[in-house]
Amino acid sequence: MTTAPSDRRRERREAKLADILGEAWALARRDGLAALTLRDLADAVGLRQPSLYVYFASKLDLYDALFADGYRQLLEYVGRRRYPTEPGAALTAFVKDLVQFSSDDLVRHQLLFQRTIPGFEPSQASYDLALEFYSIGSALMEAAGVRTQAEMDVFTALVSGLGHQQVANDPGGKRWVRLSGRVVEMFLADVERRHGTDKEGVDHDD
Amino acid sequence: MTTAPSDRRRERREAKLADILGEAWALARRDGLAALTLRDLADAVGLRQPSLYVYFASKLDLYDALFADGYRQLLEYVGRRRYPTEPGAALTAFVKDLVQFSSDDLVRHQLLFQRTIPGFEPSQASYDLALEFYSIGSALMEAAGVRTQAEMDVFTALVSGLGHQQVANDPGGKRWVRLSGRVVEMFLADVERRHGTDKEGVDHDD
DNA sequence: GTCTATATTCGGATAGAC
DNA sequence: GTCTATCCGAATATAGAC
Repeated sequence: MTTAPSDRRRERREAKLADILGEAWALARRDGLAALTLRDLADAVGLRQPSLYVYFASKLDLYDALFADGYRQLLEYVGRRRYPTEPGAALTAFVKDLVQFSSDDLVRHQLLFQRTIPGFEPSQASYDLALEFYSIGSALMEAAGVRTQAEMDVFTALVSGLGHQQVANDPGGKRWVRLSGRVVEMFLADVERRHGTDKEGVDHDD
Repeated sequence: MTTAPSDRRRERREAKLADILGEAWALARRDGLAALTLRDLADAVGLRQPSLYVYFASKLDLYDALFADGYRQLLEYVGRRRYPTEPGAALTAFVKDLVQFSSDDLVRHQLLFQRTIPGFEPSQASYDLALEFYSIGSALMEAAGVRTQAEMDVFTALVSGLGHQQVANDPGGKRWVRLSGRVVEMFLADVERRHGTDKEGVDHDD
């Protein structure tokens, strides 16, 4: 197998693939994530519907590619950012970015953070991208003094809550984006207070 | 129109309707909310598929009935509870109930709190039930000293975040239910602190 | 109110030529 | 890699008898 023509082919193929994914996002935004159809998608990219099977083995496989694409966007989004060295400020900026990222695209938020498509489960390769992202968040949390699992659970709840409210009640806006700093402040003050009084993890059931 | 037989008919009809909704929830839990079909539903309640149109004008109408049913369940769930007179304790118990309610039924959580079904929009009558519920939450917040819109927005983010993480990462469990008290504590301490220093609502963009 | 029968449309997927 | 042709099944919805 020669490499030169194979490279060129691969290039074209990947360009086409990116095109398809871009149109798929656009259609999902227009009609809803679950209402996306391969026929509409083929029309949008100038192909016949069966030709899409050259790129995806099934419709769920397309969702998987979108899932991976979304996390790549997210990784690029935060990877490009230079966060402050002060850990608290870095965490605040990070949260603000995440909430903004959700606000920017409702269906992307749905696919990445909610379980909305029946039967869809990300592949291992796609899920690895999600894990890569969460490890960034963990590092920032640790740097800011977050130690226990309970603290991390509280933090993830805060972030997902801000993102959810933003997307659900002010899509495209900044109403909850703007509250991010305040919420992180509140969270870190609480962590600080609990470490100080050395009373942690004593949450009781009822 | 005589009333006696009409009442009996209505009784039977409403019993059947409740039966249908119950089976619809069960199927949604099994296959996913969006994967619910009228055929399966008819089978489950011992009817032929077209007969469902006696009870619902369309499939979206069925979703609307489920939406209303879900909020009625929620109203009954919190309405039966006697919350403590101490406002902070009441708010904590309320949040715990909400997160538990989400944990108890993933698809109900999806239908009530997420926009997952393409084309579905609750009717005014159904949405009124949602508003009725939110007014209960508002009253509890006010009693606990929550004053500004920003504070209310933070609170709703906290609650929805706890519910979302619970449903997404520990459905049926209590991992985030247990953190509810801690989070409400953290929130009220923050409100208190801000009222004390009289520095509120100065969140800045960037 | 429930049924049978059926219309209609749609959508994912496959076969096989070019 | 793209096409034509087609299959197959599924799903909502309607018509009209009982």
